Amino acid sequence: MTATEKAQPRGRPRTFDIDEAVDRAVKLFHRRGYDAVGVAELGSELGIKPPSFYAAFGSKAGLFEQALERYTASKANVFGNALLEGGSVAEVIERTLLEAARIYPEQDGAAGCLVMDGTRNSTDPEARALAAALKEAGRARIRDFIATEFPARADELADLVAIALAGMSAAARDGAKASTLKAFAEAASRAFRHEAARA
Amino acid sequence: MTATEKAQPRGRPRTFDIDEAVDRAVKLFHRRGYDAVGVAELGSELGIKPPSFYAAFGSKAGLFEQALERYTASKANVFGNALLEGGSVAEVIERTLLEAARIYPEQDGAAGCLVMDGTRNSTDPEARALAAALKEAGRARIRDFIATEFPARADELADLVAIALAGMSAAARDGAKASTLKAFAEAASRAFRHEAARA
DNA sequence: CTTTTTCTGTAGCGGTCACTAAAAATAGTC
DNA sequence: GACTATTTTTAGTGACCGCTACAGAAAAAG
Repeated sequence: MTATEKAQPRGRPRTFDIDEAVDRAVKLFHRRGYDAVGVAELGSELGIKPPSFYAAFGSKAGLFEQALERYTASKANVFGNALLEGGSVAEVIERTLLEAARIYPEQDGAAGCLVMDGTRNSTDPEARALAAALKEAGRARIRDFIATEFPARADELADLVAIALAGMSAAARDGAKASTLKAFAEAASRAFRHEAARA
Repeated sequence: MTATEKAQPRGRPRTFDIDEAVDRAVKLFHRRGYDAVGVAELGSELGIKPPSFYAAFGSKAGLFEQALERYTASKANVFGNALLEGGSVAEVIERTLLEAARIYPEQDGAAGCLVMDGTRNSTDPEARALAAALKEAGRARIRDFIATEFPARADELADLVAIALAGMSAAARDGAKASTLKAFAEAASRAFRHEAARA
């Protein structure tokens, strides 16, 4: 299963590591947004020339899709990680919001959530659709989880969390400090408990 | 003062109306974002050719600047309008959030706030700077107003409102319905009152 | 009238964009 | 060694970007 050496295929071997290239692409897209980072820059930063780029990823959007997958499978998936630690719905949501407050502030030049804000206003419909699909999938997961305790108000409570996260991501991109996001996350968490207890 | 006919100047008269052109530009930028709408499209939509465009506005960013001014002076300035009706801080903030929930959903193809989301991830630093300046100015106005009742916690409470508005704008751009935003605005308003009463 | 001023249309500038055709290079296989 | 398969390099492509030079057109001023 860990046979990374898989009996080298026929032709000339690839001189770069696809996984590492995707990792670097995640950073670039996160730092600067989908539109701002061009294929030329990706190539030079990843150390590959355009034809190799297109042979490996198909298109710029194709690389972006892989980058999004890598990103959502990482520690940046705040809800997924919060869910792993278990607990009540309110506890998991609180951890989700606090984790976002911890991760979203600028690190290495990248701020906010790549999925939520990496393609906002992008001129590329394909890139926007990819991000939108992941955004909706994340919201659906949160809603289904909330429904385990609050089935009647799952949608409304999920929207509360999703919109709060979107606001935090936008604020982080605009330079909000970790302390600012933490204070908001705590207030949002209190609001969630309060709203969940209503009706 | 209403002398719209101001003793026609010397040269060939302009064949288009600058005010109307700015209005159309507001709609275009709001609908599609700064980067996605090019000078060629602006020209054809506004009925003017490139040289007239540059004589009138200086640059694409110049037109965007005027469009932002027009936008912030309109009913889209949710806090400014809420402030006009007076009342306590909590009342004005509630009206601000509810007004945002009313106007952010898609209308005529445009959703969210032009200032908050019209240039997110734009490749043009000038356009981003213009929007960022207005964003910060708006947050400062809200903070100063909140300080009239809650001087010690004005920053924290202003961040609560600003991040909530940013989230609502992002959600609206992603297709959130008016009812969704209204429910969030009401919850955020309750959270504001609750947080303001703390400590 | 001629002159001056300002705007308009035609045409196109240099630059960047995502992307690709063609051939050389490097491996396994026969 | 000859052949096949794959990736590499070189050198671009056409399309679009924001923007402008230039000359003609339309007004007031002399």
